[in-house]
Amino acid sequence: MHYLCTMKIENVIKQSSFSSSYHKVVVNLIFTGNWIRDEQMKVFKQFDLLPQHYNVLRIIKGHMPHPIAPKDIKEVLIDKAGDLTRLLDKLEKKGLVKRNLCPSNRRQMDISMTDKGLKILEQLQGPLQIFTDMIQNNLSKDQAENLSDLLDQLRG
Amino acid sequence: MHYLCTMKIENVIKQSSFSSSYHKVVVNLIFTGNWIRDEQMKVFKQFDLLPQHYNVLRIIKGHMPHPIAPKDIKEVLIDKAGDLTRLLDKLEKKGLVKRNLCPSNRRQMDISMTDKGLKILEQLQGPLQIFTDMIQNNLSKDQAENLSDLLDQLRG
DNA sequence: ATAATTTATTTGTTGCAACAAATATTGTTG
DNA sequence: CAACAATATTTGTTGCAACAAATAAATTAT
Repeated sequence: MHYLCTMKIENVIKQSSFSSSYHKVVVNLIFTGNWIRDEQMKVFKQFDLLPQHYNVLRIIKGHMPHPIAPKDIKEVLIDKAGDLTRLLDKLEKKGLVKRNLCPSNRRQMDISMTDKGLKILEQLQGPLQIFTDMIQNNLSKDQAENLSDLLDQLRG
Repeated sequence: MHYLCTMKIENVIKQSSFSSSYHKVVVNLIFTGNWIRDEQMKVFKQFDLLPQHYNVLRIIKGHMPHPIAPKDIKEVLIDKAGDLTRLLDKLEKKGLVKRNLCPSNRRQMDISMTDKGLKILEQLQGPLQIFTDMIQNNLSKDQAENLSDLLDQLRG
C-alpha cells in the first residue's frame, strides 16, 4: 500500500465507518497532519535536520544582522522548545550557528548564523517549495483559503 | 498567551504575512494537527497512556473475542509502529493486555485484552467524546464534510 | 551594600522513537 | 532431509523529548 495519502480517509482507515462527520474530521486531521510532518521530514532528513531545527534557523535568520537570545527564540517558536539548549548544541556542533556571551548581559547568549547555516537554508528552499507546489496543484486558491478558514473556525 | 488556538493563524504566527494561501494552509495544518495531538495527549496522560497505546488497545478490542498477533496489529495501525514489542511490553506491564504463545505458530504471539484494559477503554470514552463535541460546536455538519473533503483532495 | 527574587540558560534523568541487527520458528527447494 | 530463504518477534543502540532541578547573573527590596 504505497498510496495511502491519495485515498479518501474512509478507505485509509479500513474497518470503521465513522460514527459522525465530526469523528471523521478528527481522524482526517490527525492523519493529514502526520502525513505533512512525514513529507517534511523526508526533506529535512537529507540535511540531518529536524523540523524544529529548521524553525529555529529561520527565526535566527529572521533577526539578522542582529544576534538573538534563546529566550527570544522561545517566544516566537510555534512548538514550544523545552530544551532549546541541546537543540542549539546540535546546530552549533554542525557549524550552523555560533554562540557568544552577550557582552551587555552575561546570563544571556548571543546566537547568530554562520555562512554554513545560511547556505543550508538556501539549499532547503527548493525542496520545500516543491512541497508547497504540490498542494497548489491539488487545491484552488479559493479552496486553500476556505480550508484555512475552516481550520481557524474549528479551533475555536 | 493562553488562547492561541482560538486565533486566526495569521495572528498566531506573529511576524510573517504569508507569501501565498498555500503556504498559509501548510502552516495552519501543521499548527492544527499539533493542537489536536496536544489536546488528545492531555486526556491520555491522565491514564498514563500515549495516543499509540490507545490505538493499539482499540485494535486489540476490535478483534475480540479472538486474540491478535503483533504483525496483524501493525497492518491496521495508522502510525506505523516500529517497535510494537516495547509498546506491548508497557501495556502488559500495566496489566491491560496479555501475551501468550500462539499454539499453532510458535514464532507468533497471541495478544488479548484483560478486564482492566477493557475498563480503561470505557473510562476513556467520556473524555474523548467531549473532544469531538467541541468540534461539533464550532463546525456545522456541512462544514465538517467540506473540511474532510478538502483534506482528502489536498493529499492528492 | 546585602539578601531575596527573578531571569536566562544549562544539566540531569527518564522514557520513547527510529533504525539496524539478532534470534527463533516455519516454509521451500534441490 | 539438509540447506536456504522467509516470517515474527525481540534486542541493542542512539538520539530526541519532557520534566524537574540546578546554576549563575541581574534586579529589586530592605
